[in-house]
Amino acid sequence: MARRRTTIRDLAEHTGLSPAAVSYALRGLHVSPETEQRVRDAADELGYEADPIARALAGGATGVVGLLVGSLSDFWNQDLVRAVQRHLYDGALSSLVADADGEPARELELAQRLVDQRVDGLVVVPIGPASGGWSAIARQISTVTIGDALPGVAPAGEVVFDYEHGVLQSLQHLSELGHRRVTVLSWAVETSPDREAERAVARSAAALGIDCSVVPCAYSLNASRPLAVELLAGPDRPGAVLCMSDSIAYGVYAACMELGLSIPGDVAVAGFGDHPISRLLSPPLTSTVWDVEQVAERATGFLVTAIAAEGPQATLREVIAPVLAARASTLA
Amino acid sequence: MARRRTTIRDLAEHTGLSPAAVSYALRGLHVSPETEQRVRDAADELGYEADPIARALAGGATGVVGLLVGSLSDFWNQDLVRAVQRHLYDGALSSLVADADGEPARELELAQRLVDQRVDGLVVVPIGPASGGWSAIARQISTVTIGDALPGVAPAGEVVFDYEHGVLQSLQHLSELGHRRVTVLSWAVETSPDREAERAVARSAAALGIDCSVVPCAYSLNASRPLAVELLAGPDRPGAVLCMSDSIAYGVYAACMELGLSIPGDVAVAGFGDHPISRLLSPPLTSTVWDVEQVAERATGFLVTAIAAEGPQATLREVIAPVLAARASTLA
DNA sequence: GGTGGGTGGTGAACCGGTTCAGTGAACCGC
DNA sequence: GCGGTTCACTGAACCGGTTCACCACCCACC
Repeated sequence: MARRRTTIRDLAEHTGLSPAAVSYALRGLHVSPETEQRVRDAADELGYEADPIARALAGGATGVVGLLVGSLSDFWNQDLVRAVQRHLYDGALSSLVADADGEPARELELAQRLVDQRVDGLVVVPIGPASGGWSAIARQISTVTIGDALPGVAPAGEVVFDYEHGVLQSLQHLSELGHRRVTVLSWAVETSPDREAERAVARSAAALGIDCSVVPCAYSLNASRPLAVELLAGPDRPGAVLCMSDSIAYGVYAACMELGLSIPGDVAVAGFGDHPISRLLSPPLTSTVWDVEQVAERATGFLVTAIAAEGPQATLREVIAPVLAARASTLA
Repeated sequence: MARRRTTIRDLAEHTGLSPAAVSYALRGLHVSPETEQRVRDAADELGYEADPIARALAGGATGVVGLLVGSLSDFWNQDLVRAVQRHLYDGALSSLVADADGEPARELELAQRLVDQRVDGLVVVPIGPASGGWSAIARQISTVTIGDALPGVAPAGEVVFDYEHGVLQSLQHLSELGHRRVTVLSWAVETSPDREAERAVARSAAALGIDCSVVPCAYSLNASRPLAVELLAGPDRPGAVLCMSDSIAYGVYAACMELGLSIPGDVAVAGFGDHPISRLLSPPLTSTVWDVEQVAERATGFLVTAIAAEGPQATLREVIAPVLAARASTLA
């Protein structure tokens, strides 16, 4: 089984150079072209592969970034993981994935654990700006947030969803269709009363003069389904449900199937994120497009430049504009 | 920014012990209870956290396992990643995720890269048994495969899908409904002619006396959709399409929407995996249940025991029995 | 012919843990 | 009172790289 790795000292012996020279040669530093070639040849011959662990211990960087997702049960997030993954691969980085599984408390714990594992950077898709610990994390390590901006934290980069306009657009759409009572399903509001999305809901509802109540819900089909059953089977069913993620909307679809309600006849449904599945449902789901590829590309771009930069820099920022895709789940 | 970590030598100085004693104490080895307590107190006081990098370099184990997925665009695989993730977390392991993105060549390259990164073990959801390099990998490191068994490879564990019965069941179901011409969408057959699933198709078709052709297709909605359009718009449309993954079936749904074909009226569709989305579509998709949680639990269980075991052991093996969930996408 | 400035390379320390051989003291039985 | 264990702990080497201080050498220049 796996005999001892060939080390840099083996190469040194083989080439008659010092370990230091070999180390430099392998990275093309400070050495003559002939020496470099000699070392490379020896490396091929002996099947040498640098040990990233040792390199990390000595040098500092691990080449690994942490990818922390608030809820990996959410389809949009799953897709994002795939996309970020691919971009990191192109940047020769690996990713340590962690799933907070909808629990804000676990989120910070996992972040700390990733930091302890010496990742070079962190991509966070937070549940919400609940906990204060983030600023400490962001100070220790290059961090890029996606979705919600974490107030009071100055991360290396943020890819922010423009909830202000996104929610307004959706509610306006529903309002124009005659809906006066809308229920919004969003993260557990009690843990993050300041969440941008929910403030946006309140403002938009006021502006449009509609009656909007926010019900907390985890971002997954399994979580939203029973909640939606309860909500829609109750005495005063809302005319429309706006879900802060498509995954939540899927649970609402399941609930409607179970209750025998028709969409949009009995209840109109809209989501956020526009997952590929959404246009496949019947009726196709009205949603707001947050393009996964674009988000992933920006986020990894920010992270890579932040890691390359020496000291702390100004926060790199991109606001993702909302584009409403109106489909039959709201249209009559 | 991040001042120097407190090291084991800081603790040694603080407690008046040797670094070695501190190292033992932190792991509860060879030391008196009082000493152990003294060290723990000092660790709390100074905020000591062991550096996993250094520990890995010296000791061997990294506490990280590689999770290599043939196609992270596949919904079932995405869900599996989430589930495996969670079980690994419970086992205090972290996971480095890698996505071969449907390319068999990349798969082995990524596996090797994970091995080079010194993961303690590997969970592989392979594209197919195409390449021969796997036995070398499995010899180097504890490996658990999911789905397809890799012929000629003796991994530490395998969680195998019983394609023989699964495919037979599905085809029998279609046959009983009167279908005589079935197209099967499966992995690129040319790269893996020996794949168990495809051999099963041939045998089952022969046994049932139906006409079955296998068309290669990557496991994703985006890949299957154009393929299905081509297939279904052609002159001799098959009466039924059996997809080796639900993701593929979703692409077929999209194609049917595009072409204005009705399911199952114009074409019957069945999938594999039974992703939660499948019962939400209309018509709900007939599929064969491979329970993600069960698979994840077994696979991680196998891996953990394999890592804990000293030498190579006999292959741990679990066969996942197929359960057909017949729904309206095939039923009239 | 001495001074000066690059090159190309070396030796040793270092990163932060683990581990192994060894040491001194306490304890045991006889 | 003495050989033999056991126990708690130490010192030093080690894992496999990187990096820093230093040196030898060659060439140029005045």
